Amino acid sequence: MEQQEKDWLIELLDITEKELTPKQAKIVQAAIEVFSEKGFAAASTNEIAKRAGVAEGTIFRHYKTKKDLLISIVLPVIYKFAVPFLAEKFLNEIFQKENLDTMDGLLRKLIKNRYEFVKNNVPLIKILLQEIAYHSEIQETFKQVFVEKVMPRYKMAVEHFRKTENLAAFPAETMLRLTISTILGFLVTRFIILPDYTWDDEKEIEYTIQFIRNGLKGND
Amino acid sequence: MEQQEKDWLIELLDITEKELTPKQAKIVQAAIEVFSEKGFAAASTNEIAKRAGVAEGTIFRHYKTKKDLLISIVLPVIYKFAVPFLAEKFLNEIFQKENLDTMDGLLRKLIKNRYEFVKNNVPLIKILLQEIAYHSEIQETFKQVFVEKVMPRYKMAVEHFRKTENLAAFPAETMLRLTISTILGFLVTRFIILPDYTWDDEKEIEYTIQFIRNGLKGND
DNA sequence: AATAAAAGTGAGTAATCGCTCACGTAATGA
DNA sequence: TCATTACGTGAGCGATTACTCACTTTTATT
Repeated sequence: MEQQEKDWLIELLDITEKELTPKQAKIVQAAIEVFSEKGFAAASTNEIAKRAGVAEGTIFRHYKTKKDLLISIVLPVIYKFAVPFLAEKFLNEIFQKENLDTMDGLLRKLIKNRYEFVKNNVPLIKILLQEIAYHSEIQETFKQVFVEKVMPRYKMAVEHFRKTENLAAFPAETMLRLTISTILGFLVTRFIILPDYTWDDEKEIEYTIQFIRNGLKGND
Repeated sequence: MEQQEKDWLIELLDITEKELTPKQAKIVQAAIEVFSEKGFAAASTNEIAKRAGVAEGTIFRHYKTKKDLLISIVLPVIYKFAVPFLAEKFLNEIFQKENLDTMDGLLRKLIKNRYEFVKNNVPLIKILLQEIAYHSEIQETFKQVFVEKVMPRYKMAVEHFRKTENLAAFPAETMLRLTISTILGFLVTRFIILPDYTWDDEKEIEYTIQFIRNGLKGND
């Protein structure tokens, strides 16, 4: 079971960087840049080709349409962002290791983990956030990953902590919504809306953790 | 002072609906629809004209460029969304009326107020959220309104409640970020990401208020 | 009623778009 | 070595784009 899960994950993530021609890799990099800067609809295959240093026809040798190129870039981001919830190892650590045996520990690990991921993938996250509004393929993959993978795991964790800690009587769905809203709100503000503001990341992360922890705490 | 402020606000909001030709009003309505559905870049002036029932040239009689049309639609939304913070009356009520003299009351009024606004202006909010990423005019107006108008008022409220209630030792800026993240996270999830989910709005609002209130509460 | 200004029209234009295709070149495999 | 396949190219195509302009119609002004 553990091995099966790992294989599935590794295979999934490998698909992304698998067997890309040097020129194709340049195309993907250029496309990420241009899509992120101008948005999918305003990005021209002409500019992508120029930035990648290839002929425009080369793009369509590897991708049937411009939209195909977008999808091949965006879908893996959804899986990668959800990885902490997908990995068996992650939940094992939560339930086993002492320092992770609190809601606080889970939150801290989660937020620091995703902070690093977003920090290293700002353009990709930006593309995902923007284009999910207009492309049903992205919406469906997103819903599928969250409904089938993230929600059940998060529910498990919540049920576990309900016994050992004093949690508010919110439904697990609401707790997930509030948790993700707060984390995503921080990351989007930090890296997309106000990246030039002088941030004390360590402190802001601590504030954010404390906010979520107290917010989800029960009244007694 | 009070009268002066009111005039400024009224004037500001009047600009929006001021002296629009019937056909121009149809153009604006059609543009909101198309921009919201397809995004600014993918929206064609041709389709806007057809939906408005006017000739394409009529659009450019009133708006120099397609982008001008976008700006004329989006900028007022920023002001209208920030209205509760702009209105003198709002803060007066907070500090004077008995039932609003708590952080809880402020939050409840704020969230219910903005809930109704977003509910009645989903397409406009969608356009704002999407296009702010690509248009510096929108970004600058947004920053200006929040830095000059919203932040100072919110700070005042926070300083007031710091004395009467047990608030966490977060900077006011962080509190504003966390508050808006949570409210906006709820509204975006509710009306844009999962509008078809069966929502119990009353309960979700109460959960959200409780989450923010407890999250901003100090530890003692 | 005469005049001017504003509103509305739609055919037309230059530019750009995503994408194709015929043709080279490099890699692979028997 | 030769044949096959995959990779790469760029001129070129039909469609669409935002926007213009000469013109008509409506509204406002005196």
